[in-house]
Amino acid sequence: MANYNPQQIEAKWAKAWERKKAWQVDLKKVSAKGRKPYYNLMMFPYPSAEGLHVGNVYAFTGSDIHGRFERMRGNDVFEPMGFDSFGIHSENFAIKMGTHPKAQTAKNIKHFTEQLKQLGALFDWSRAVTTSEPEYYKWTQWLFLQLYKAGLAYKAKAPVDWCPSCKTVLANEQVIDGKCERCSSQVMQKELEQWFFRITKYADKLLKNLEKIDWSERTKIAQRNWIGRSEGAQIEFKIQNSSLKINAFTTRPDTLFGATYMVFAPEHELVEKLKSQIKNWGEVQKYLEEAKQKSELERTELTKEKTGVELKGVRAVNPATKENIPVFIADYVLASYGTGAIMAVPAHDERDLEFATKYKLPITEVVIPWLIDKRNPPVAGKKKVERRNVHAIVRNPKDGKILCLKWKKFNWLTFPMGGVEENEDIVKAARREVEEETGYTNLKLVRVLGGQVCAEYFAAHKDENRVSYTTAVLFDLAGEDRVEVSEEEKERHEALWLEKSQITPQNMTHTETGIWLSRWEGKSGSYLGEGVLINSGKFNGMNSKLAMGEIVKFAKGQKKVNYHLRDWLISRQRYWGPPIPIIYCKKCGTVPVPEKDLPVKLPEVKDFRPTGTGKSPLASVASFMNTKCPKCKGKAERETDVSDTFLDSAWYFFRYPCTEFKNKPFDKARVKKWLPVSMYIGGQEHAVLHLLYTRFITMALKDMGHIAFDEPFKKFRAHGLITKEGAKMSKSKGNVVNPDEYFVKYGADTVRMYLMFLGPFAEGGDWSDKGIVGICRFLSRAFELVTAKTEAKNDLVSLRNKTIKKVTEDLENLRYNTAIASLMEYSNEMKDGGKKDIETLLILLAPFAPYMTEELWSKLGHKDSVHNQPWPKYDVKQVKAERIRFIIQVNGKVRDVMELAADTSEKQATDFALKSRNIRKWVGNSKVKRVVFVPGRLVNIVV
RNA sequence: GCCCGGGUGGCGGAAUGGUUUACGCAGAGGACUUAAAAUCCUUGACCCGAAAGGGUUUGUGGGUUCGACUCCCACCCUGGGCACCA
Repeated sequence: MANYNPQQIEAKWAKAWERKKAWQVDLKKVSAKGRKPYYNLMMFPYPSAEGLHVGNVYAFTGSDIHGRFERMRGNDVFEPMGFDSFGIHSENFAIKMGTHPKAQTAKNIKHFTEQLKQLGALFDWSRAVTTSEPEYYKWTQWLFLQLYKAGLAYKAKAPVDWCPSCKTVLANEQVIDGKCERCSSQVMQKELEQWFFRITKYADKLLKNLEKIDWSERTKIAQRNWIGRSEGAQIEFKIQNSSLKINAFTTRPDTLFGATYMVFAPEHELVEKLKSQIKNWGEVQKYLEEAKQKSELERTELTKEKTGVELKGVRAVNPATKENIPVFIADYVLASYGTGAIMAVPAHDERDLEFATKYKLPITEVVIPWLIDKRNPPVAGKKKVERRNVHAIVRNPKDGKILCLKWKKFNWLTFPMGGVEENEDIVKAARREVEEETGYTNLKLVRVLGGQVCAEYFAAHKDENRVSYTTAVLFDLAGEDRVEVSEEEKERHEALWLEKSQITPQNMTHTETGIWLSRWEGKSGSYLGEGVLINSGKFNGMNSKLAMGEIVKFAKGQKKVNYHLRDWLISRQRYWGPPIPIIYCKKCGTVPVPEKDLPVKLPEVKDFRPTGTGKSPLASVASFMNTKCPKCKGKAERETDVSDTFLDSAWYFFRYPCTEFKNKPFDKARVKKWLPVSMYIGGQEHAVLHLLYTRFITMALKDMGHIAFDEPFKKFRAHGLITKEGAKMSKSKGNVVNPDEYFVKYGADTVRMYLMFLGPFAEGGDWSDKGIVGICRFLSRAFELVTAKTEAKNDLVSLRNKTIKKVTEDLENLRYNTAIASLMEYSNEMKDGGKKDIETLLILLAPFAPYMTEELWSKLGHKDSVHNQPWPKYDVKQVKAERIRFIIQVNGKVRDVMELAADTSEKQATDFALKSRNIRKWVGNSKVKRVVFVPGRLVNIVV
């Protein structure tokens, strides 16, 4: 018996495939009829010195299986691989090891390539791309120039995030929790002149296009959140005794009547302009100085108490109330968002409340919640839930506390919609009951919130089918006595609530619970939700959502949209990256390097360490820096910063199919045929950085007329993370699994399949050596099945068709774990199977275990490769079994199982069922009320 | 705080509203072997029971349904992302 020897087999076929260039597609050739170009892309790796780890193997295998599947389905699959070799990562490593990044990178790439070749993937090595090669970064620089020409690249002085350890500025996206993404040192704020890409110009398109692309929903959500569109209004506040005005951005214009003060960010330009008017300038200046010195982390520390200084002598006018309100500077307001100034509404914003409490500023409540019974949302046309709930809410004017005392159900028909607010009966009834149950007598009616408000609410939520059903009756305690709530009283009310309302803290909604409990406990808290306006002049009683628009109009404000997204800061004061192709001339100013002079080569220098002065190490290389102005030929200096690594990887997929073009970054016809990418697979960790930048670059290239599409990847799927004992693998933890020893011990096929079998591809899994023997056994058994050469037996028609269907569907949805499971089931029956079954098994298995299936296929005497076989089709009719195990239930409980013909009729099945001893026992003498029959599945006898 | 996931045997994980636990690992029993490894066969949620059989069970509590891991409401736990973004 020939034993399965993966090492030998894999070495043999790897060689043969390379010799035959088995996976190279001719990108120029028009695809044969019926075959479509299929660009199967995976995120290219950063070639680390440690080499490939199982996380890479996982990602690439999952992607490769997809590519192989599409190839067997008759597409021309282009599956390239390359290296993201520029960047801080490589450079930091070289610094630590005392080597040069160039030499180090070359070494790493060599090692990586060797490892990747073992994987058995479809990689077309003739088109590998390395971002640190001049022939690649020449075009990265070209891309910069195009963006510059289009006005999408600009230089500006701005407060930027600076990593003191990496000694460079960072993009907004690379700062995590106030720390550097790379080295975790605390990021500082610095005011520097830097290059930016105007990604914000595309904010709206980046957001809208998400609807039309087929990406994992999680990734889309992450992008949406990052772009952070928020709709609101800009409202102008006049400054008393001044021609100056303050513009404030708010998402809650409905709370304008509650704006009791204003706050500037310390960097706000008006602070300086108002200097003459500010009476306590010394104090203000001191605060400004302090704010400047704080790091980003210190400023955004949530536990930190809010600080600020009033601008004495400066008063703003609330356009709604016409009241004069104080103005502060405080660092809890960010200069970089909105207008850098806010109207503070302490009653409805937690941060404002915290500040107002500390500085004893007035708090005016302008929105109060309504309570909604979500348990039985009434739907028009359904009688049984048509009813109306009345809350009696008692407000204590002394401390503003609200007690929700009553929950009474009325028949909906008694109170026709719309008339409720004026319906005295409700008020009287509520008052009587509240008085009875609380003993409070001096109740003053504040308001009845009824049908109208709720109808508006539902209209605003496009839920017109619902009728209004909640009414709140608000009382003030007019008298002075009995205002304090004792512990016993609280308990009594709580019991009352539970008893009468049938509402428990468990089934209340979040909002209800939060408000109710915080009121009881006397905690101050701001109500952030929607509700009904109070203390808002003529807008009292209006739905807060509807009031937004009305109040903006009233205050002559403007609707405005703001984004969280910032422009992409791409300058890096480092060595290992593409120099930014810009020349500064005293006469001509900023001059882009002419395209014919590209690449601006990165000079080979000995000392490439970051300087920390805010200048790149290149600034000390005179031969690099000093140059001629392309325009006037006079003396000029080069830009010495390099660009962000993310720019390298933002366009690499354009280069892959065009590597042979030396005079252009990509060829129009080639791109037209092969792009956008058919399927992109990569890690979820790039959901916002890389994937947002690639989309931006693609949109920009389209608008500049270079390409005809605006989204780079038709489909994107994120794979999960491979952990070790539940922890993320990292060098610092020392738990990185190197796949090499497993390749040697079990072979690549086994490693591939084991990883895919761990769990759903999108969710990753935990690497342990335990389960790998299961896959090893499976492959050995399959191997022996073929080599044992027993004569053909049965034909597993039904199972074969079922398996083909299952595997095909699972592959389409990247559900590799269940595909493998069904292949195992199929192979477990294979001792009864004939030649056709064995061949089908090999073909279905080929994308997972390319080496072994190829070997066995050739052992079966086939000349052609198993990977060139067409993907098998299944016959729907054959998928169904003839006899089926019917489940027999009595009152929904399984009491028997019977094997019957698949097409057994309801009557037949019921008769069979009732004859069963088991069933008779359960049915007994009871009358059969009803029989539920699901064809081909079950009979449920209800008695 | 906000936004996404997830919670099913000893473990990884399967389950169009229809037998919970497919497939695999570990375990138990057996065969082969002087023996072990490897391999093959059998078994496999929990409780009661000798067995037949019965009861319980998909984080918790409710609801809808003939029937719920699956749908609805609320809660708890947990992994991840974002966060003084007005």
